[in-house]
Amino acid sequence: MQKSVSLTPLRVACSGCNLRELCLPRKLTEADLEQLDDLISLKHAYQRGDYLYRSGAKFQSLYAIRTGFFKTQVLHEDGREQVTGFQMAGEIIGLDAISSDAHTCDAIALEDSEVCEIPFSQLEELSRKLPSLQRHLHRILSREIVRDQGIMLLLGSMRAEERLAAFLLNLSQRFATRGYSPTSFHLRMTRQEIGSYLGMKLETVSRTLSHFQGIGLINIRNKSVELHNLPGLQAYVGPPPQFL
Amino acid sequence: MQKSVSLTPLRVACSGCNLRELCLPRKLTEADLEQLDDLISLKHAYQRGDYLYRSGAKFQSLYAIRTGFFKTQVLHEDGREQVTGFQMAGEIIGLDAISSDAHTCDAIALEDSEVCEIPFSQLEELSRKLPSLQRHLHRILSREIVRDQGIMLLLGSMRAEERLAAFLLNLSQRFATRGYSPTSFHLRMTRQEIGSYLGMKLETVSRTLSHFQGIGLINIRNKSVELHNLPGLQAYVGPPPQFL
DNA sequence: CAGGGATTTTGACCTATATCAAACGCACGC
DNA sequence: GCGTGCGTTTGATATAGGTCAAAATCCCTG
Repeated sequence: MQKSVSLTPLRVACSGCNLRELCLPRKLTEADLEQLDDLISLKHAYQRGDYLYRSGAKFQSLYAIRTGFFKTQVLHEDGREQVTGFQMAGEIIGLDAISSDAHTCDAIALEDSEVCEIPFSQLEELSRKLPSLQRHLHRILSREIVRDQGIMLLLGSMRAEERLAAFLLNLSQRFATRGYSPTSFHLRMTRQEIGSYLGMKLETVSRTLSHFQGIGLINIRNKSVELHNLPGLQAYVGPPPQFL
Repeated sequence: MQKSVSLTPLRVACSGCNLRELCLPRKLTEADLEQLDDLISLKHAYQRGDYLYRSGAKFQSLYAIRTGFFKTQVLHEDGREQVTGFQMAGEIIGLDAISSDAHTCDAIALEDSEVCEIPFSQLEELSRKLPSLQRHLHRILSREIVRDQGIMLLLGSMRAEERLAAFLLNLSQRFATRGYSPTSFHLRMTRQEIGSYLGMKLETVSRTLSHFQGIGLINIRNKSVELHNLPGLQAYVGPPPQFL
């Protein structure tokens, strides 16, 4: 049972939260973890549709999602909105707000959810004392940049089918990481929200999903999806037609 | 000459570089600035077309652009590429690499350029000692996330004309910040690269620029642009047709 | 200063996706 | 259990932008 030696501190650090993101894999002593634990002691519950924060609100804390599902969206003055991400358990939300001390997007619960509040100035203070925590925070910030670049690639150079295949595979992989089935899950978001995220209209999302179902790649009924052919979906994300 | 009191340390901190990004506005003592100065002592020159780093290369340092112009691009396996940004003097490049200790994109000089190398582990170490530097680093990372979200909005929900208008206005504003003309400048990148960045084909970029010229918004001859009507361009970025 | 490759412009045509519209179905509240 | 309304599917049509092609222009090298 050597493994549990490294698992135990994870639980300690997050007061029972399952927060892979903030739980450092090593190099933290029990005392360190206790400090981190104190920091993340505030917990909040949100119902479907609740705002975790709104664009323009003063920035105080990051939030680690304990359970549930959120979307983040930026609003253009004219009413257009762009969903910038779907966040699930273990992910950190609010990173965009550090730059200007104010939130730059809305975060809305897509299902009943719980989050741990992480007061940012305290996190900064602690991360000055714990190099390993500091490094982790930097990685989280940088990972978000890499994720965004991936979405830029998706939006800038992929076709609707490719985007949707990439989206389904991304969800699949994230569910798998959390111990859920990678091939059978519920979509928490509407076609409209998927479309906003992927830069397409809800009708196109619906049509494309139907198409995937038609060729046996997936089975979709309302919000529940089954991925029948992961390699088949992968093929869409890969080379475009002219390279096949 | 009170002003020069705050200006002087800036110069010290960057050994003559004009690096707004890393130069902290306050709260650093002379001694602090000297340490920062030591850190950023390595300088390198690149010619047009040179790679600052390549995707996959081990991450060691961030780079502060002293003079010149770079592009960053991510490559899809199949050969598709997406330009993820155009960086100019005073901007920090390489932030994406922190997450995995390896660069995730290529950075290529679009003109002869100079950069200051900032060894990251030393920057982390120093930022543990200087809260003000730590905060600044976090802001830089977060600002990149905000920028990327803006591009997601652009790619996901704007039309070609709107994207290009937004792009020109963004360049305009960044040149202005650096003391150059906001209405007359040289594009360092090709139509192809602009297109990649904005999710459109080079022909569409060219056509749209011609269109802007046709209606008197801009004058463009090859790489030199003059913006004749900033509010006119702004109007494109704003509300879409149905809201006008 | 001339030649040649790269970049840009412009035109004609085509296609992926948007738009508009209608029917359907699931979920929630009464 | 039964409307009622939001979300979804599907169809018909329109269009922004892509594709292909050719000419024009620029810029670098010899």
